[in-house]
Amino acid sequence: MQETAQILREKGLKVTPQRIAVYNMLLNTKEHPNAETIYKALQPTNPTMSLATVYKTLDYFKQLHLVQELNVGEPSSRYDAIVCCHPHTVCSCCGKVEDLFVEGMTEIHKKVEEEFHFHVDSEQLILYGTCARCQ
Amino acid sequence: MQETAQILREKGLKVTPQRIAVYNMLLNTKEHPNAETIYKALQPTNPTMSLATVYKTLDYFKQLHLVQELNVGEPSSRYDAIVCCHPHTVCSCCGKVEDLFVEGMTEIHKKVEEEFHFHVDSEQLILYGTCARCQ
DNA sequence: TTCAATGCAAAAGTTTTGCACCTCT
DNA sequence: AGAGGTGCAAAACTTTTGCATTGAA
Repeated sequence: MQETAQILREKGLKVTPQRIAVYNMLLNTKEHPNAETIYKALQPTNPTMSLATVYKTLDYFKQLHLVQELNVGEPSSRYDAIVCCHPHTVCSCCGKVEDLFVEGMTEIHKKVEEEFHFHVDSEQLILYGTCARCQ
Repeated sequence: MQETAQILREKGLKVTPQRIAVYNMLLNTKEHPNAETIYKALQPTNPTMSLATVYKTLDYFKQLHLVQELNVGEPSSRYDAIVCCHPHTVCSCCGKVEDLFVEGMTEIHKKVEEEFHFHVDSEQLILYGTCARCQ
């Protein structure tokens, strides 16, 4: 993708096929994959890519706020190309991790800043339960 | 502690010195320690205790809701003996993880249940930022 | 041409497992 | 006595690192 290369360049990153592949994969999925899953998904089209490169790439992306790391209690981290602050649901039945867009968090931030004098930079809200499909 | 033994027994667990030690340690700290930290803290008083036992014990406790596992993005999990749903703050300056008791989460749960038909069982909210002391 | 990125293999770190022995009940 | 817990060492997993080679600018 032309656009992806552009975005990487703007972030000051050298444009490589591996980085384009990882970023595009994350843009085109809602699965919140982990490093291993990304690696396996790209294997067919990028047979030379190594898992170490996936990790290094995700690390760069994370620092440049191109992706968000997600920790839902599994042994490995998941990654999300939607970087704005938003909650996630984790279905304990099917295991799916989904994005959620609800209001009301800024009020909690404000409360925490005022009552506890804790300055909030970012937030991670994970809701565990059962999704509509599994109920 | 007499009470601790009682609690373990009520949960159907065999009472052993190791289990009492781990549970008491967690009850008496606000540090949200990880397995390694618990192990080292108990070393002086329980020199024979192994790290594997700490892990196994925490696993039992977690399943019986005696403790809560906490994942703030570090390589290892932290543990909290306060098992009711409550948010945590993580200071990016001093690294401290602290408990937080704010209202307003139940409204968000309700919203999620009504709008997205996701049945919420539990929730984990982590606020990253700077604590009052570090500002 | 130059500097950074890649890929491989090895290492590091956390957590789990298998099994002989011990200890609670 | 018997079921279950402990401790040790080894294994399993995820993630990181070092380094020679490759590739983007």
